[in-house]
Amino acid sequence: IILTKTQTLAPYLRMFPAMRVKIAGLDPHQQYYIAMDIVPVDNKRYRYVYHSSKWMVAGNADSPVPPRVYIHPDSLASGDTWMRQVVSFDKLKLTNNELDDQGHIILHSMHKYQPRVHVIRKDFSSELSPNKPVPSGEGVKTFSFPETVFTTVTAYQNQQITRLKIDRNPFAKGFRDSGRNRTGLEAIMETYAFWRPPVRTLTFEDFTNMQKQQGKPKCVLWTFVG
Amino acid sequence: IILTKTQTLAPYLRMFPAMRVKIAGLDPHQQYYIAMDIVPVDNKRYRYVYHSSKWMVAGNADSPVPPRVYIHPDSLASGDTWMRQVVSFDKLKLTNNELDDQGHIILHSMHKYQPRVHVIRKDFSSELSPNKPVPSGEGVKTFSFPETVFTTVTAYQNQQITRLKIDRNPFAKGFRDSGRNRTGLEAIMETYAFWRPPVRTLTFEDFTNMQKQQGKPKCVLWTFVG
DNA sequence: GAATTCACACCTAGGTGGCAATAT
DNA sequence: ATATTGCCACCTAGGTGTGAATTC
Repeated sequence: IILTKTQTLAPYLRMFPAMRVKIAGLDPHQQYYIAMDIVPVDNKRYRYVYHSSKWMVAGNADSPVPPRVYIHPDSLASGDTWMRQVVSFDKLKLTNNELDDQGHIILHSMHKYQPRVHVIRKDFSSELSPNKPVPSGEGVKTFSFPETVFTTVTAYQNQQITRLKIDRNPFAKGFRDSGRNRTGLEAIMETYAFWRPPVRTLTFEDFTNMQKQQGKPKCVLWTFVG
Repeated sequence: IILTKTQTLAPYLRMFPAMRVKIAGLDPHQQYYIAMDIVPVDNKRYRYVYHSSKWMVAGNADSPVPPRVYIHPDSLASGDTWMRQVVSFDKLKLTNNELDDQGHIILHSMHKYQPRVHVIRKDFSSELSPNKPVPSGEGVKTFSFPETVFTTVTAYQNQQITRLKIDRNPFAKGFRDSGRNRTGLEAIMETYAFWRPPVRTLTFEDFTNMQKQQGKPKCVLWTFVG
């Protein structure tokens, strides 16, 4: 076969908007991995009902997929290095291909998921691998934020999401319509928490209080195309 | 000022053809860094004499520049990992900007240089940094190959080099002239050792014999534009 | 009928030598 | 006179949504 240069060779997509976190409370001289995985929120499959603009349960979840972990590319780094920067997960890739062998995170379409951030001390992490679940226990802290729950799709169900991505993702610049931007964006601002991309602080010492620091949780719809 | 999108923001260049080496004799379970630096061959400045097609001495070398080390991006990795692959230095960047703060390797134009490959055991490398000379002594092995000596320029002095780069570097495809390629390439094949890119084996146990394994050394002219 | 796939135009981001302009 | 710089067209490589075709 002859492949044209613009052909998509693998059905995957980056996460957008990307999750970004700020870390606090690490030992500056200790080495850490930071990783993300994405876990099901419930055991249901959903469909989008247009006339009510809502996601409705449409049966039970599909069978589980191979566990995958995105190890942040700055790993391994010292606590000091991690705490100096905003840690961004913008290169994490999602796919709905259950046979994927590129290490991308595999998800079912039309399901609800939640990303989790793991901070893993090096001396407890002998078995860390993109294809194994993150170990738990001493030296591993896991964080998740309710406002980052999202629903997977293969085609956008909501015109506001399409506009958000076109207006905010640099790679979609070709679809921008300058006449529409101002008013469209203001509507999205009121609806979604990520108008300024979420930068969250993970505090080891005060994790149990963290929910209160976040402001009001909002439902964020992220999308992916298979 | 307004920057156009195609403006070059930093005066640097990749090394091409890239140096590629194959490593042998490491402890598979030990961790190693692999790094490259580039050292002056002599204390001279050169100019190219067209009518004789030779480099002639044109005075003493310019003042020394800040030492820089390119740490191979796959570092830190196990001996096993390093030995499984051809280690390529194609992303190493050169500049003639003595004030460079991007960690690129700084060289003077119109001087002769030689790249060196360093294999550094992790437990001996506490001070490894892109801005410090590579440590020497126990746990550090340094290799260099006489056929990889090159002369730096800001404009090509030799049409064969221009043809080589146009015909072999994928990013220069726009300058290829299909009518010229065949005969031009054959002339270069006879002149330069890197017609097949150099893949060299570094053997810890048998380093002193290595020169003999290499075939006849040839002078390779690499170039850079500031 | 709804969900998914695919080729495509259009972007971002950055690596080429050419060549005219500038610097030494 | 020679060496260097800056802008450019033209590439590689890969991330977007579109809309028609396909699948289920």
